[in-house]
Order: sequence, then C-alpha cells, then structure tokens
Amino acid sequence: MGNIKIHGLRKEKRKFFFVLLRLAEMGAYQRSIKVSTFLLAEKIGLSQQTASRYLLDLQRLGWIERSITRNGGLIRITEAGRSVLREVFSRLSVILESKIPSSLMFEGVVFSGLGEGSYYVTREAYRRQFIEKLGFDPYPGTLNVKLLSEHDVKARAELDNYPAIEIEGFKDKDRTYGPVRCFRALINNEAEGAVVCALRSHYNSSVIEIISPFYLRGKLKLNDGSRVRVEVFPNIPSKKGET
Amino acid sequence: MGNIKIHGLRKEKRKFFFVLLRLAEMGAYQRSIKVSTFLLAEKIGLSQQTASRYLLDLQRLGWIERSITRNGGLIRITEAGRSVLREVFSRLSVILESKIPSSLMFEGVVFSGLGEGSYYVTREAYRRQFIEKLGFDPYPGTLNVKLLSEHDVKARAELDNYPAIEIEGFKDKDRTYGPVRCFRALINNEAEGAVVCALRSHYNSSVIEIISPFYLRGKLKLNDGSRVRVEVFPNIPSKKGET
DNA sequence: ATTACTACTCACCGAGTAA
DNA sequence: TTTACTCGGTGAGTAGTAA
Repeated sequence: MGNIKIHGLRKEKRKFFFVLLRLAEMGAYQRSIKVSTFLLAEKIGLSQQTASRYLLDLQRLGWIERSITRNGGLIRITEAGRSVLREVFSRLSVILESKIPSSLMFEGVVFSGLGEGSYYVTREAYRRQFIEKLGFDPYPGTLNVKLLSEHDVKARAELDNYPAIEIEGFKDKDRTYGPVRCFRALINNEAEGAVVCALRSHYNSSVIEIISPFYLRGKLKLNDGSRVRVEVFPNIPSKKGET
Repeated sequence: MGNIKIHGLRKEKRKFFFVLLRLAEMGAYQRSIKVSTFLLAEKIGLSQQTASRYLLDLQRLGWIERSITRNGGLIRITEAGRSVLREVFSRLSVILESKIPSSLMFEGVVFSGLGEGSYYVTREAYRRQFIEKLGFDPYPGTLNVKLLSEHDVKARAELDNYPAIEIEGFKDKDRTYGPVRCFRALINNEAEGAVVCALRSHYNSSVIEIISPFYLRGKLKLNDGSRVRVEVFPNIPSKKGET
C-alpha cells in the first residue's frame, strides 16, 4: 500500500531510466534502431565504454533486445523496458494532473479517549460498511492521535476537501448516527488502517481517529504518549464502487 | 535542435530525479510537507546520511525549499524543481502518446548527383517557401546520401507516413513543379538542415537529399564516399502555421 | 529526538587497448 | 571501423558520531 516493494529493481531503475528514455526518444520505443555505442555515448554525454556497459546491462535486465553487427547494433526496447517508462509516466501523471496529493503525512501522540470509539465501531450498520468498503473488519476500538504542530492541524483540515470513502449514516430506535468519511492510512509505515472523520465529531480537527483490523497498541507497541506517524492516502478508493 | 544543451544539469537530473519524484509523491509538489531525513531515507531505500546530503544538494540546486526545525524539516518543491518533473513528463508523453517517433537516424554515403538538386533549390517559388517554412535560405545545392543497409531504406520508407513540412508545387510557363515534403534534420550531429522528399523523385527510396543553410561538404569536410549520419525529426513543425 | 560532519568502502566512469 | 575487456582514479553511499 504505497510502500509495498513491487520494485526489486529500484536501483536499476534509478540508474538506467534516463538511458532508456534516450533510446526511446531515438525511436527504440516502437522500432529497432541502429545505435553504435559511440553514438549513444554522445547522446547521454558519457564515454563510449560506459555506453557499451549500459547496453550490456540493459540487455541483461531484459529491457532491450539487441543484435550486434559490425557497424553498430540494432536495438529495440522490450515490453519490460516499455513498462519501466510507463510506470514513471503514470507516477508523474498522478502528481502533475491530479489536485489530490497521493499521500499526506501526520505526526502526533497517542492518547486515550473515553471509549466512544469502541462504541461506534461496533455498531453493526457501521461495521458492515467498513467490511464492505474498506475490506477489513475493524478491531473494536479507535486509536486516537493528538496532532501537535500547526502544520499537522492544517493538513488535517485539508482532508475535508478530498473525496473520501463514504460510510452512510443510519437510525436505530433510539437515535441517529451520522455519516463518516474514511481515508486509507498506514500507521508507522507498517500497519494498514483507515482514518475516520465523523462529520459531527466530539473532537476538533487537532485529533485523528484511526481504525484498523489490528489492535494497534499491541501490534505497534504503543502507549499513551507514544509518537506515531500516520500516512493518509486520499486517492485509494473503496473496495466496492463508491464515488 | 534536439541536442542543444538546454540542460547544463543533465547529471544532476539523473542523480536527483527519483528523489524529487518521491518527495512529489509525498505531497511536496503542491504543499509543504514535514519530512525527516530518516523518513526520506526509508522511502528511497538509502541511509539517513545519504538522504540528508540529498536534501542539502536539492536545496543548493534550488529545487526544494526547506526550513529545518528540530523534529524534521518542512520541505516544498520550488518552481525550478517542478519544471524538472514536468520536463521528464513531457518527454515521456511524446514517446508514449504519439505514434510519431521524435527522431529517426539514417546512415549513408555521400555521392554526387547531376546537379538537378541545385536547379530545383534555386527555383524562386521553392526558395521563398524554404525561407518562410524552414527559416533558412538554402545553399544552392543538395547533399545526396545513399543509404546502404536494408534497415535504413525501411526507415526512409516510413518517413512517407509522417506529417511533413509541405512545400507547395507550382507552374511556370514551361512546366510544372511538384510539391515537396521536408523534415528537419541534423547532419553528423552538428549541422542543421532538412531532408527533402520530392513526390516525383528521380531517385528511389534508398537515397535522401538534404538542403541546409550551409555548404555541407565544406562545413563537415565531406567528399564523395564520406559516411554521414542524418537524424530526422518528424515532429518539429514549420515556422509558420502549417498542418 | 533531529541534522550533518568525517572517514572509509565500494561501485562507477573512462583511458588504454584487444579482438 | 566496431564492441567490450582490464585497471586505476574518483565519487557515491554508509557507519560512527558530534551538535
């Protein structure tokens, strides 16, 4: 979730991305092109020897195909190589084209509430929706985090502007329960969960409440006063079709 | 033209691009975010010390702004930094979204024609259009290049499918002169010019004819039999609005 | 807790050169 | 002509640590 290592190739991507981009610009994205190591060296501003090694490495990685003749080899980018370029492109698209940041980082301190969290989370009508829309059955309780700095409080307020996973309100015979907005989150870079924002919260915006399939105080060894880092992903949608 | 060093920062871009991308994904593209060197280190998979140096370097480059407090600095990407990301994005767009390659590379051998090139280039109605649409007054003569390999001939044939800078045909009292398709080109990675493709050419598709503001045989020290490299840019439009 | 210095290691780049 | 090897210098990344 945001951090999972799909990439056992981080280092390689960093090293070879711009060379691959150059080759693509020379036409190797769609066709075979004739490139000598000397020509490539010129284009990337490095030596012929380095260009040669780069091509060998790219070949070993399976990002290009190559057939060497005596006056410069024929090169074309493979599907694997194309997907490297596409991946960077789509990461940039998200950043440049969407107004919604891919994640927001919060820092705060754990504190104990009065158990209201637990009460609400265990209401069956809420619980059913958490399971359906978030994909997990929440531990019966919330982790309350007090935001300390100005900066965090401002960022928290911004969350209100982003599209959330919406949990509908309901009534029972005694009272009404308001709608809740959720955002997927990662706590201490380790445990998945969600930030829940009740529209009529008993807390002000310097507090965030977190639910999770795990008992977070146990899993992350937290006590009152522990510092936690919460990364919120406003872009990750709910499991089942939601706006 | 394709190769001009707008970038005195090639090396820096290669080195810092992915770090900048990471920071952007963490939200620094639009807002200030709180990032400790330790957190950044985690995200990029390198040590805290390296992350610290990266941030210092990015700051010196003017790609980020930074204010250090005692629990992690506040960081935001500057306009200069954003433009680095946008540049890579647009280079990728060109490759991924257009069917037209940004350049095609040809290799061949210089040979002498019978002077017809010179005759056509100096027709006033052609010359006027070259000046208007290509932005240069061509040397009165063409450089003929014989393509030797199968691969080059195929690539030459592909040019017919790409949108060219169109030079209109005309009539004088004696005869008609056909339309001509031009593509901007770089000869031996050094001299600007254009490849001209007459629709009714006296040559077959294993030859390309080049015009240039320069006397290329002189400028590039070419003789009959010299090998030349011609890079053709099918995407660079004419000076004045042309389809 | 932070940031960032110094010192050290190792990987990378390029000169020379063989094939 | 090419490609790509070896090898030596340089610069990038990390451990230790001060502030």
